[in-house]
Amino acid sequence: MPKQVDHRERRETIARALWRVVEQRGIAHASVREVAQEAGISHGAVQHYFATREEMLVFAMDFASEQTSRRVTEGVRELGDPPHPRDVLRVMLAEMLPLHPDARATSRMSAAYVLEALHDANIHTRARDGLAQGRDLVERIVRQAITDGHIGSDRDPATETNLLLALTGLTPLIELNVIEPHEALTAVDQHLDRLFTDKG
Amino acid sequence: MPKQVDHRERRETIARALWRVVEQRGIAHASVREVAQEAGISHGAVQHYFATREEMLVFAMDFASEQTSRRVTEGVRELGDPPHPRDVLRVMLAEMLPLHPDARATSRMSAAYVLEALHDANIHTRARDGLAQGRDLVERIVRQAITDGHIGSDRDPATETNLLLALTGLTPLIELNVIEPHEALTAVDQHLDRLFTDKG
DNA sequence: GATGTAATATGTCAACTGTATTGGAACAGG
DNA sequence: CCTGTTCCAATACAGTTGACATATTACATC
Repeated sequence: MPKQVDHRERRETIARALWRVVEQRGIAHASVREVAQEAGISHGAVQHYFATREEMLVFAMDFASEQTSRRVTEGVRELGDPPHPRDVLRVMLAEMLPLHPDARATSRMSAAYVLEALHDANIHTRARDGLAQGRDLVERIVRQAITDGHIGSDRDPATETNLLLALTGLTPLIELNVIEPHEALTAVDQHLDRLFTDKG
Repeated sequence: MPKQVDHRERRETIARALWRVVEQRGIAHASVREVAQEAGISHGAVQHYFATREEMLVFAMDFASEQTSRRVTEGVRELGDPPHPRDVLRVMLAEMLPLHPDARATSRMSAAYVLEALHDANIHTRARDGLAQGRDLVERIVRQAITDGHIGSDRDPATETNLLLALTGLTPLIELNVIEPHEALTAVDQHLDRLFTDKG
């Protein structure tokens, strides 16, 4: 066996460089060459880890989703056991909104992902599956919270789930400096306060 | 005077061609040449009406905002006089969500607009001003509705405004076919029902 | 109908793109 | 040492891009 390199780690390094390019210059500038330069390697090296540009983009986007999930998991672990569903949802939304650097990077990748999905069948399927999976998770939490009496039984789980996910619509307001991050959190908390019957 | 053409109209024709390209192939394919082809003219003709590609994009994006405003105005005119603020807000949200072809086209342009704004100071200012202006309009409606007793006086106008605009976060769910359009409208109506104290 | 200008088409150019190819350096097992 | 494989740099290539320059066409005014 010749020189061995952690493939996964190398790909993640390149993906993070891609994130930075997307964040600072936009996805239009996320060319193989520019990502390579940002990562401090030759574009030939990038090609060694990603056969095509699309493969690189898909990996970077999936990686962004994974990292968001990871941050949510970590945030939830810091909650009580068992965590209150209101706090779990708050952590999820706080990590999906661009409220800190890591979340902003992944949020922008997600936005670019969705935009790409609208005219690329392959990415559409991936983005759809990922979003639907996240939606299912939220709906399960909502249903369980209704069962446990945290949320009124008169609430429709599907509609409440959609309204919760709609809160990511605060993103443009934050990114364009129309509202402050704390105003976004106030809105999220207000919505959650009205959704849950108990304020524990 | 030689052959005279309605400049504004020509620019709008090109802008609509740009919308179609963005909708079908993505903003990355919105080159001067491809837009010209979509519009059925030479790329030189496009340059005659727009000095640069950026000028073309900015015009098409501003035009999308104008058209959305126009659709809202028309929708509001069909309401009673004076229209109930709940119905006004419902029209605004329905036209901002990608629920019919025109709204979808302008919604996608808006999304591309915001993404561009994140790394282009000029576009950032324009997008921010437009969004802030729309936000102010919604907040005025909310404040008036509180004054008129349609919304409880315990509600905070700024937070309620942010929550209303957040409903545009349903867009990715609709565009990626995670939820059906009628589910989005159900969520919007549910939110409005809880915001307004009267159900007129 | 001559003329001038707006409208449009066509051509050119440098820059950049994704991908393919080639060559070689580093290194593990024989 | 030799060999095979991985890693990666350099280069080539065909295609597209935006910007610009040039050419042609259409038409209102004189």
